[in-house]
Amino acid sequence: MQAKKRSIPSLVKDPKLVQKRREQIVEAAVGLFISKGFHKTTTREIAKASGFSIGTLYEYIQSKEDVLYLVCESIHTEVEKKMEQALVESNNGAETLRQAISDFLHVMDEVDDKVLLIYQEIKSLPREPMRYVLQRESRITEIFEEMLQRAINDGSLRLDSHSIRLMAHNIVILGEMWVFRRWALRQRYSLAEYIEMQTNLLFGGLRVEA
Amino acid sequence: MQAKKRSIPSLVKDPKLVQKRREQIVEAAVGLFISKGFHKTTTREIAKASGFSIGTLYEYIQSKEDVLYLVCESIHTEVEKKMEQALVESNNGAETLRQAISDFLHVMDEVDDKVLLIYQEIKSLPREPMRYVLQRESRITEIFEEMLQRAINDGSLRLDSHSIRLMAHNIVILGEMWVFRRWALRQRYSLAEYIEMQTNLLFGGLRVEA
Amino acid sequence: MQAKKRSIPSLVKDPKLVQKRREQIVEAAVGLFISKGFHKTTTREIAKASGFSIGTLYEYIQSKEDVLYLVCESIHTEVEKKMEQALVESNNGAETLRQAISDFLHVMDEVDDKVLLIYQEIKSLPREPMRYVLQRESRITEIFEEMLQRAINDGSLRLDSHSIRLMAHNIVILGEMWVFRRWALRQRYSLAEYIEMQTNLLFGGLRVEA
Amino acid sequence: MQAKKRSIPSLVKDPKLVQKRREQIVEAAVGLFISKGFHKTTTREIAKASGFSIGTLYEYIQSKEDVLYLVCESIHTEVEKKMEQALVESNNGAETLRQAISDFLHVMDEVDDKVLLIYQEIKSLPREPMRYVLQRESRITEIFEEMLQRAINDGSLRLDSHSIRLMAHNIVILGEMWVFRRWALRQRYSLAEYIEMQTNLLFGGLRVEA
DNA sequence: AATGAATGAGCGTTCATTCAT
DNA sequence: TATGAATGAACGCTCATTCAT
Repeated sequence: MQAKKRSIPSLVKDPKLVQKRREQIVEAAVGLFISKGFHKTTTREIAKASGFSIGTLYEYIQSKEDVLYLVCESIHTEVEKKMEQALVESNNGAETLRQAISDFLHVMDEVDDKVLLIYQEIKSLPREPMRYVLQRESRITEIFEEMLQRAINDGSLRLDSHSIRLMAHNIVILGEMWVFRRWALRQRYSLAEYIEMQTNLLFGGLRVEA
Repeated sequence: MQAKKRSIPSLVKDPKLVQKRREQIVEAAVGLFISKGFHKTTTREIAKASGFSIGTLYEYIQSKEDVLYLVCESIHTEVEKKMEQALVESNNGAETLRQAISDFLHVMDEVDDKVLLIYQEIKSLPREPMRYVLQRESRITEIFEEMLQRAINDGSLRLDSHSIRLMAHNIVILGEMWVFRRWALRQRYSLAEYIEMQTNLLFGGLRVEA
Repeated sequence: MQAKKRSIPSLVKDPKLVQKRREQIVEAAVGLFISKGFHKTTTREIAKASGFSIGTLYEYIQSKEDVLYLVCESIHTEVEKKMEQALVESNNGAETLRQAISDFLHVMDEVDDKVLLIYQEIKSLPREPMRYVLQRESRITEIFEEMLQRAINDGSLRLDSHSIRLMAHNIVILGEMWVFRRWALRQRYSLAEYIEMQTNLLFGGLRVEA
Repeated sequence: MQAKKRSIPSLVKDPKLVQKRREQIVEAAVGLFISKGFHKTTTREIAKASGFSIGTLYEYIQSKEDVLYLVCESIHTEVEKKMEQALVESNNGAETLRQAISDFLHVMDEVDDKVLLIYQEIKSLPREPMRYVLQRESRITEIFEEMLQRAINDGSLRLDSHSIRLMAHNIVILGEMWVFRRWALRQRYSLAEYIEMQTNLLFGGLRVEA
């Protein structure tokens, strides 16, 4: 049951223009949503910050929720693009994974407000768009699943196959934790420290005495 | 800089009655907030679901945000109470911790919607109440810090002291992950499985080949 | 067409108690009405300032407007009592009048806030109570009419009879002017100066060159 | 410390339209405020009587009090315009003054309800707007001060300079008296009579027997 | 394609009044 | 006689959305 990318209808025909205007909308809305939240941001504010009138805004969207959807999508695209740029193949799967985790956490650190935004406002999305956004979220997990699998395959990592999915989630959660608990974590650890410690824990684990 | 528990003023003088009515309000509001979100729930709906009129609702609160605060507080109290009931001393610190993690995850599983609610709506709280709620959240992490410390002290666990705090966060995150990613995790793992696997990872870690 | 003193029904039988409680109500309400206005004062505030509960308040009045009526009546009674105490017979009618004007202005100076209150809130009274209050207001004018008449009769003042009523109004207006325009007048004149100048004008008039 | 004319912000940009709509608002609100008072008039009533919806009303004002301010300003403008039209230069200062008083009283007679409205509701205005309205009120007094001064200068009137301000107030009060005490005065005197008698008193004064 | 004035349902909140105790 | 909890109609105001220009 695949939730499909919803293409939001626009009254304007020229697709180039539609894309340009929607970029303006997203650019304006992200900042507003982050600082005031979705519900406390008005469509007038979005229009104004986008640089055009309320009427024009509604030429490119059908409802305020569409803006939230566009924003979420844009954030995911941004994260994915940043991840793509960061990911490089290393000696072996385990090394590649270790590097990818580090990259991922750096990306999350850069877009922390935006990730928070998605988590806090996603429920304001209508059913289907919400499912699509969650699905996209899953893609990131899958990337790590694939990496884990490759590392297992090339023998650089040992992990039973039933735990792969869980471990992938754990990795992603590392990023979300850095975002969600920043008020507590950043007082104590730098990003570099956090990455090192979490990676060590992940690869080493606690040692229980025999 | 300790954020203090805010006692919300009431027009009604009898403290017993105030408590009873506020319990009704919280009981009604939790369900509404979970299913529709704070912003889409109206005060009239809260009043009606509480079993009294809008006028009466405002005898016991000063603003809609007070209801959210009451709800958050009630959830924390519930979690803490459940945790207290669950926690028992075992043979050694490591065992106690292992059991506590299991208990904690069971509690989170029971109150998952409520935990989600707090995370999604906390930003709608005014500054001070928000700080208080976050602080209360921290208490849970501290509990696990103390447990880790005891397990280290009695020799049943080995962990460098700089990582204690982080490890405590990781444990709490385990619970939040189960709540936040339930749409993905519950398709694949039962709670029991999840607990077992995560605990093993925590205590064993991944094994990287030499 | 005489508007009659409206006796406000009370649920309480003991007339002594009714009077006592109503005095408390008036005492409390006058200050509130002066500082916040009738509409912005709540019945709860009146009850609290009166020293009893909202329920008790409604044992002694039937509506919020009754409180305004009681307040207006009390103010009139106070003004009349003060006037009675001040008025003394002098050598002749003109002297008595001159003294009475001075007394009247002193009284108005003392109760200025209350006079202002009546003028600003009287329209909030229901039809009949309003008429009664206005009628009572007229009594003051009549007092000066009578004085003017006596001064004319004893030959100490010359004024055509058709102007008596008007002149009485003019005198009363002197007091109201001191109250209404205090923001402008008191910057420039002391009460004593004001009295002297106005009395001179009244008794002397402008001299137009022949 | 000059209280400045407050220009009320509007969401609508076209100034011509803003002016037109605000005229509609004032036209509608004056009548409502006069008959029911400011507090008992609802914003919906104002909108309806203005011929548009509540939403549209709030495109042109920011709060209900803005309407009151607009109304007060409009009334002052109306009075000033009528005064300007009426005022003509006569033979000498005293004659001009006499005519101006008559004109002023005619104007006050025409707008009596509106003057009453200002006096009864001015206290509902926020601090600064209130100061501005009172200041505008003062302008009328100043006009008469100037006239008195001119009449003194050209020798057509004799009055010590310290009394000029007071006399100007007395003249203005004549108008207010006609408005405030109409319930008593109009039963007895026509406007023409009132003007003649008051002017005579002003210019002649009472004669006290030697 | 762009504008922005107009709409009105709906919101959070207040408060005069009632009535069971 | 005194209380104060309960009521709900009514308020001022907002804002997503529409549509004539």
